[in-house]
Amino acid sequence: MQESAPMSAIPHEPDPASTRKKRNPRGSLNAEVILAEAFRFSKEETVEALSMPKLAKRLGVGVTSLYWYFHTKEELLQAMLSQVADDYLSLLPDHEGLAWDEHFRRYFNDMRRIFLTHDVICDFLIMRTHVSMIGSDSSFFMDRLNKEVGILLAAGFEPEIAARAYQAMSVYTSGTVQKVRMAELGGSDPNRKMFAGLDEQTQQAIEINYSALGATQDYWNSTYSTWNDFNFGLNTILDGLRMYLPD
Amino acid sequence: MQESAPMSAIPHEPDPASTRKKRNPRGSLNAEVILAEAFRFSKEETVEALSMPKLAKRLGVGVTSLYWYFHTKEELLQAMLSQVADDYLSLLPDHEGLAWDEHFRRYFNDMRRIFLTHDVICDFLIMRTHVSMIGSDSSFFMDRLNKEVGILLAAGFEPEIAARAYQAMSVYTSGTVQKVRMAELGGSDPNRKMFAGLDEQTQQAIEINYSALGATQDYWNSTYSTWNDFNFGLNTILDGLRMYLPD
DNA sequence: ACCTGAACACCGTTCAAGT
DNA sequence: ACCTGAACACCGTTCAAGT
Repeated sequence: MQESAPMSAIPHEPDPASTRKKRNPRGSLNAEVILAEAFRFSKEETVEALSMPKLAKRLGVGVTSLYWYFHTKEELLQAMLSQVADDYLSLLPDHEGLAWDEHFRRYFNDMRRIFLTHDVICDFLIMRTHVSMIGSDSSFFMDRLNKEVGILLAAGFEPEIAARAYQAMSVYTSGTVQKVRMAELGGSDPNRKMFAGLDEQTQQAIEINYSALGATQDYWNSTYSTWNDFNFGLNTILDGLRMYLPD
Repeated sequence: MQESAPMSAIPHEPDPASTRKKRNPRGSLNAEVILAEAFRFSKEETVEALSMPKLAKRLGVGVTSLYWYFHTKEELLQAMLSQVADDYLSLLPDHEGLAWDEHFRRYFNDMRRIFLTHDVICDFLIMRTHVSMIGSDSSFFMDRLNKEVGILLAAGFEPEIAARAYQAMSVYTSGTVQKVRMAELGGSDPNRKMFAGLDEQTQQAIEINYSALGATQDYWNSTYSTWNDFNFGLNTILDGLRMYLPD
């Protein structure tokens, strides 16, 4: 029971009391350490699986110690969110000197790729409850948004069209990401063809009863959003937007 | 303690034993009753807030009784899902004799309206983990999808374009719904203007530092998806799609 | 065949301490 | 000022019964 005598433990028969009870020193814990471990956990497992007890165990501290630095779990998640927002923006490449349409084709492909390759970023920025990035302390987001909208204005779009155009492409992009991520989280393959792997009888039934689906069956994917699907839709929006440009 | 003598309770001093302990008769519970109560709860509160103990309490049964009919909570949610899918399809109006573009303008507006006015439907079909409606026992979904794609084919689109067009509009629509629903669930107003209600100083700072955002500030909404935003994007997609049509 | 409570391993959070 | 365990009210689920 004496925590002051670590040597007293008999080597071949470890004293559970001496290994369990060590009280952590004063400055051993802080918000950064907790955040870092929370991210490590989220990457290994999932944001959804993150819990205060699990986090405390990994840090080797009592659960309640976490509550000194974050009054609730929600507060911790908020702190993670603002770091994730910065991470996202720093990952987003900047393309200079491209035509506006080619620029946004790349921009939203970059956006989608970041979300699909960084689960934690995706889960915070796409899947978790409402995020208004505006008003985040770092003005990175405002800077970037301003720059992107500026490109649309410079291309000759009216202000209303420019704002709506950005929002439409953005919502479309995150919509496709959400479908893919949901499939992953639900344990199914996001690229699964809808009409593949059916037995011959169902296959024939589809072609007979559903002529339109039969004719288009090669192009249906369970998430509605492969990379090809995504770029078809994005190009269609870009095509539609061009019509707002004075010629 | 005698549950066979309800009259024995003294009126002005109810016997707790007689009110608590009554064991429910054999056929009192069944899957339909449980499902119905689960829906009633979800409408009153939220799908997220649904729990087995709460559900059991409302039904006046032991928690474990529920597990006779649904082996896990997930099984119950699956049962709810397939009913919700049918509800959704029966709510979706059918427009006859419209031009293809006007048809889909209405179709996706209907879809969006149903999701935004029926939280439970929205939460199962948009917000919950991956849903592959294909293969649902009722072939309502296949029927409807076949019909809609048929309209695109009849309009003259190539099969590949028809399938991708439907998917793009569908993903876009559910993307806008997701943004709105997330704002609601997060407790914020989905229609909040992004740059409204800021103090004059921040307001001026935006106009000075962010010229593009300043010029477009009336058109930014925190969810990127008011009805106007939605229809701008949908119309843009429809405009873009028209270009695939032979003239 | 159907319904039951006790019990288990989790969760977020509070509280009254210890140092 | 920081760290702690005990305790509480929840959760989904299992199990060994009762009828």
